[in-house]
Amino acid sequence: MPSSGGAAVEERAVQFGLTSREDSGCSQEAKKEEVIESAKSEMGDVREENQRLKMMLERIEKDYKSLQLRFFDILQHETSSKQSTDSAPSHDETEESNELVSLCLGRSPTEPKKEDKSTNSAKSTENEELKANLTLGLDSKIPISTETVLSNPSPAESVEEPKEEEAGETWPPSKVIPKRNGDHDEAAQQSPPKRARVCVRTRCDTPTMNDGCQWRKYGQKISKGNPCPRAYYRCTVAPSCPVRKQVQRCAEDTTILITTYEGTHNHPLPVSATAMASTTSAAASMLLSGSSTSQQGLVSHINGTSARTELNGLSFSLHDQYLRANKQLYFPNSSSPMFPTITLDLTTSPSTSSTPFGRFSSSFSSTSRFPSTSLNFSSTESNSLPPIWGNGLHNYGTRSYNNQQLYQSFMEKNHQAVASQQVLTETLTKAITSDPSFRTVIATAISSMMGGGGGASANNRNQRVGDQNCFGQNLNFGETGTASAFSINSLTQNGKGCATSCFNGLSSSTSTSQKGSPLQPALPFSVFNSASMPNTDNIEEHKS
DNA sequence: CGCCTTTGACCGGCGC
DNA sequence: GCGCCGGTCAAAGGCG
Repeated sequence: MPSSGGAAVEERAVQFGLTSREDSGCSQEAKKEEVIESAKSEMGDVREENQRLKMMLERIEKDYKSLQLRFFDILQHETSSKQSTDSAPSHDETEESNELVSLCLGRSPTEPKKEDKSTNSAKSTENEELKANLTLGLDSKIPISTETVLSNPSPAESVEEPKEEEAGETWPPSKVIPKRNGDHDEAAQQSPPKRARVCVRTRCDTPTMNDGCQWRKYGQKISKGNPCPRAYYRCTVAPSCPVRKQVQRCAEDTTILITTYEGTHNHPLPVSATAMASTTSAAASMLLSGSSTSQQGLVSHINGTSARTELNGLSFSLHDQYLRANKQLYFPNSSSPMFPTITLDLTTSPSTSSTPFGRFSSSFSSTSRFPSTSLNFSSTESNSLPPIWGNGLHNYGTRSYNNQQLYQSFMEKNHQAVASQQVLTETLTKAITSDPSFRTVIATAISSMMGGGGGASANNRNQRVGDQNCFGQNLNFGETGTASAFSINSLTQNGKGCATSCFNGLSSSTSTSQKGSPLQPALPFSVFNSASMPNTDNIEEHKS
């Protein structure tokens, strides 16, 4: 691509020179030659830049591959070792039901200052690879450690059936039973039942969030503590799909839509749905996998008082106070029949983001029979970040360059294409080729990322022990001194629903041959400028 | 006609 | 045992 572009420029320059020669005198010829010279030198510069970028991409790619290999090695290792540990999943906690953990996306947590001692270093490398199939798998019955990893290259979604997946089997799951019987079976198989829910908060004016799936409403209820009715939907993409979602407006801010997903899709998802599915899946995986495991793009680093998780390339920090409160983290009490819930806060307004938990408290407090986890994707006021990507697209910022490039590389690898994403691609291409500062930023970001390997940063209150970089699902951007947090910047309205474009927006690729692989970056990122304080206060509120 | 939404009834879990 | 509550069912009706 770079060479062809350069050639085109050269051609034009030559052409220009020739025509001018015909029309003008000798005095002008000199000028034109100058122009040609300058154009040529410019082209040379551009070529150099292109070469540099190419090399960087190659390096990244290499890195990616090596991590991938490493990941699978670890996977294999864990698979063999897991069987021995499976027997003791229920050891834990006795009082977790009230636990709340705030996972702040890429943001330095307020409290966690203690060092990771470690158990996680090994784990940190587990999931370097998420590329494979992600599903909306919230239905994991995984006891503690699960590697739902996607070794399955097929476009179909994998199901969170760790054992099956370990066996190399993906899906359809052996037991996808939409009805309660299915649940009971699952419960019977493994006591206690452990079924994660992923709650997504978005700003959306439309009745439901357009997440790419087809849903059929099967009920509506007024729930206690919220005057807004809660609607119940089931996935109709496949008749037997057990996935349910609940949609309810936030009582305190009706512009906020709270969508709770539950279950695992047992069918391939439309491309437009994979982003959300992968995100929620990974979130659920994190929730279910426990402190010591990772799956589907998720890497958790946990120590005594802090934890950090990379989810789909996003960093989540578990607030120190919660961990301190219960050393058991947020994972559901094994003796609890309740469903663990993880919350993805995709709202953007300061008012919302600053109190994500507060907003939830009313709706959850009355029903919080199971532990909740919150992933805060929102930007805070203090994070007054420039609207980096407007709609998640066209603006640039230091970190977003980084993300974009990495994602592009990732996406190229996976040959995914969404038409809307091409706009971003073009924009990026232009920016790369035309804006020197942009190039510099990219180069710097990439090199720092590669060089640092995501090493723990000093400003990170919540240090991570082991990091890995992985494109796509598990991108981990090492934080630097000017660490930025990533957040969902905005959700675009899209037809009858919102959010789809948000989730897909980032999935750009320089390649145009993407063909609906289920692997899509789960979330668009925008950038925080500053290291803002996480909302520990809010956590406390919610905790009650 | 098929699919969807609406809505009251029903069921099971939980707390008192 | 009773009532509350969340979740689901299923009949009825609407819509294209």
